[in-house]
Amino acid sequence: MRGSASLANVRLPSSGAPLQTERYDPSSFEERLAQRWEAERTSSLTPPAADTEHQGALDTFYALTMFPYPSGDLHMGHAEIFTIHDALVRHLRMTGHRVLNPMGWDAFGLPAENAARQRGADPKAWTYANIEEQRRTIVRLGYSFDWDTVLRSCDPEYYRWTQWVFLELFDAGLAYRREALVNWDPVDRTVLANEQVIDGRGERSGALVERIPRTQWFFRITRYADELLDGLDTIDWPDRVKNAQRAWIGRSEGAEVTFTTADDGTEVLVYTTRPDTLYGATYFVFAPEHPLVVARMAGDADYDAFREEVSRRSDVERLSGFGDEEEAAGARRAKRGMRLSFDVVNPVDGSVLPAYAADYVLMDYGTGAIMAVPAHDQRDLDFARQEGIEVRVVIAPDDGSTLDAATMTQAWSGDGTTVNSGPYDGLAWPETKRRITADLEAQGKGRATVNFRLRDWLISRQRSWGAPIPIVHCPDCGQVAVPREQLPVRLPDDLDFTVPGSPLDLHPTFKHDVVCPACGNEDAVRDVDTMDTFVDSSWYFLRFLDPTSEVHAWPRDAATHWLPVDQYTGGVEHAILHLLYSRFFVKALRDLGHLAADEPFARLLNQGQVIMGGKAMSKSLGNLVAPKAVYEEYGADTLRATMLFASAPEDDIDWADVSPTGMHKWLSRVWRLSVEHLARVAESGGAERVASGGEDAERALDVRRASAVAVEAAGREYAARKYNTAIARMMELTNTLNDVLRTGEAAPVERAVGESLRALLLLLAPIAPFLTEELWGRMGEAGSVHDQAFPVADPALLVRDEIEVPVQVNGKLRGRVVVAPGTDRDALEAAARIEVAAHLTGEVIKVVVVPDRMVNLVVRG
RNA sequence: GCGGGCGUAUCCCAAUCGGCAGAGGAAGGGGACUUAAAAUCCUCCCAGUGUGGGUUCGAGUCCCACCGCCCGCACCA
Repeated sequence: MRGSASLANVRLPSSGAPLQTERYDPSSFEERLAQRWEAERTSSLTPPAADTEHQGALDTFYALTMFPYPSGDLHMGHAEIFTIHDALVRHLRMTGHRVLNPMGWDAFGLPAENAARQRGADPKAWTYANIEEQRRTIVRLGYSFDWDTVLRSCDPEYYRWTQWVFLELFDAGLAYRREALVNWDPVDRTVLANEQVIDGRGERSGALVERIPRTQWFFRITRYADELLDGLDTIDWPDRVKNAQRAWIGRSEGAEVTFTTADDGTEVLVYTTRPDTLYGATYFVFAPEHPLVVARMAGDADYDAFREEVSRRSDVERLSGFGDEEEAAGARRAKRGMRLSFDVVNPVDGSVLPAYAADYVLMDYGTGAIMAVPAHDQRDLDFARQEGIEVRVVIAPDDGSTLDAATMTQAWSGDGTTVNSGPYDGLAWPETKRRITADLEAQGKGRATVNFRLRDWLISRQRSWGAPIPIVHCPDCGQVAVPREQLPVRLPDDLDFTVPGSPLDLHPTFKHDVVCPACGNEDAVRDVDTMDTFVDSSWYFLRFLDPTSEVHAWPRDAATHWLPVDQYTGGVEHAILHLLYSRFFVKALRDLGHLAADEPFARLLNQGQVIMGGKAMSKSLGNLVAPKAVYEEYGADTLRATMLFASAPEDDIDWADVSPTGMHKWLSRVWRLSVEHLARVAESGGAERVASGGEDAERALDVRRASAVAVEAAGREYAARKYNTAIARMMELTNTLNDVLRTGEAAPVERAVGESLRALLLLLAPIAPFLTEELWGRMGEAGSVHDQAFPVADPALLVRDEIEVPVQVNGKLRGRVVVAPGTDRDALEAAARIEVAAHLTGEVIKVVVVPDRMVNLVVRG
């Protein structure tokens, strides 16, 4: 409630001359404080490795933001993440936590090379200049990172250990090299991971991706598929991220079934999730690049042309042609296939199935060959109709409908009863599935298996601004690890970016200036690929534990204590790749004995995006608002508070809807209330003398109560990480103080006002660190406001003398009674009956009393 | 098609376990102060919670079905 009834609408003239007070001018102190904090390293925590004293303590907290890519100055998205994160960190510090709050840069990557190619910039100089620009902005905005533990993934001191991690995985058989059809980006001239291909185009370049064979390094993430899936149940992440990972891992249960060729009985394995529909198979499909097909169709010109045509397309393109537009038009792109020169025999009934090769079957999922059951699989039905192949119904739908094999256009994949399937007729399909699988297994013709959509992680990149893969290829010894003590394999400083292709490959000495570490063979060459930058970011949270160490990548003991990260804050765009890879690394490194945690990030917060007018901000749309423009006009505190007040952390912020001016107005009010208070105190010779004139007990109590309520409520909002409503609570307190001072003499409440303002500054400190620090000093308080304990409300001030309880009759509000808190049910009911007697026209058949909350009387008639 | 989320005042948004729909902000109208403007201050205006059912003494909140919008994923056998 704003003010008390006795004060409302009363305007008293203020005493004496108008106060001459200084206006809120952030530019007069923010930069000064930022520089001081940076110089004094006020937010630094001793690097954990050296800090054995606190390991094992319960009050430690590892707070982490996704480290930024240094593409230029900070943008609004960064400001959003860092502001949320910094409010969390500062609040935790004030509530007695020892917070590890490191900062680093994900500093390898393509834009540096593009800058080199386009503008002749040195990638290293370009990167470090951007990092310095971002670092200065971060300092300017008051984000309290620990500058003693900073790292950059492009530093040799860092990528030395990225290479070490690679070798650990290599030695464990988790890194391997094989030829694969890869996604080749013809513009960036590099290989892309499947995840980096969006709708058949390169994630960065937008170019149509081609498929070419190439020998590449992979990480065996599929070995952890099951654990990556199960582990999702143990972590506090947003459901949408967990679901995205579940879908990406794509676990399915089915069976491998052995078919045979009709001519010579060569065995062909098939993977199916629906072995219960085996009797409905009417044809058979191989991936065009299936080895059996390649062998049998050699020299067939049609086949060669077909295979060539299909192989140029990415998986995604082969499987798509089903985008929104096609779907809306009902015009899915046709599947491509060709009849092969042989047939295949179905093991359950000996029927002979025509064999096809088709683009909709992929070589690297399952076994690269399928049995086609058009009646119960839409893809097969589409192809069957296209090719005029027979359709055979083997499941009778549970919904009572009847499928007509001759005319159906929608495959039935729902529940149903098995029909036309010999001994299995009449069973519900899950039962059929179990029995057929068991029977096949008994006959040696099949077995139950589990399959994953997840593929191994392709990490080779034909780039030069990345961590070199620390392997030497020797004509005699094969792949040989560079000895650990020779790490890092350094990037040359003199790369030539004026020619297309890989500068590392083309470098005059990098590739050949090496001998085999095992046998000394001088014909050995270095691997000239670099690692996917997701490798760099899959373990950086470990390096923060001892970022300058030359003896280990991280200290095992510290990792045991600090992992998992307590809260990880970043954008939802990393829902799959970065977060899945990091989880894989932690599990693999755990199994190798380097740490104890099962998961890297216990809790994940995906902050919302900053958008503009409903659309993502972008340079091309011309609606970019830079943080710089905001803090130069209003100050860093206003930028921070605006971000936090605009929405809950996980909701998007539409910059068109928010108002830095409104927030600036409120901060100005906090400033004015504070400096006016100080001016009055100074004028009258100090707080003690102000109070000695006698305190207006009633008004002072109003102030103290309002303050206690704000402290209690804001504290709860902070704990729930809802900074928008925490700010609302502080605004209420500001309004109350304003009302009290406006409506009466200041002197009799000055002491209470001073107490409240100090509490307000403490509440506000995590959000507006500059303003609060400046005023804290002016209040004559010693030390930094950020070193103070977060305020706790005096419970006595939260107790109300009397409360108003609504009284309902038949659920409708009919009156209110004023009672003491804790009034018992009977007394409350009695008071309520009197209050609403006029409405109790019939017999009261039910009484609902919720003490201190409400009374509901249910009347018949 | 599948998954996740969101629909509350002119706008952005609050509302513990289901318990008085309005905390906070913005915009707008009126006013005070001022030579004027800015700033500041005061004041007013504004919804019954997307639609239809259900559960309940009581529903913004829970359940069902729809509508609309946003974000992922999507021919993985």
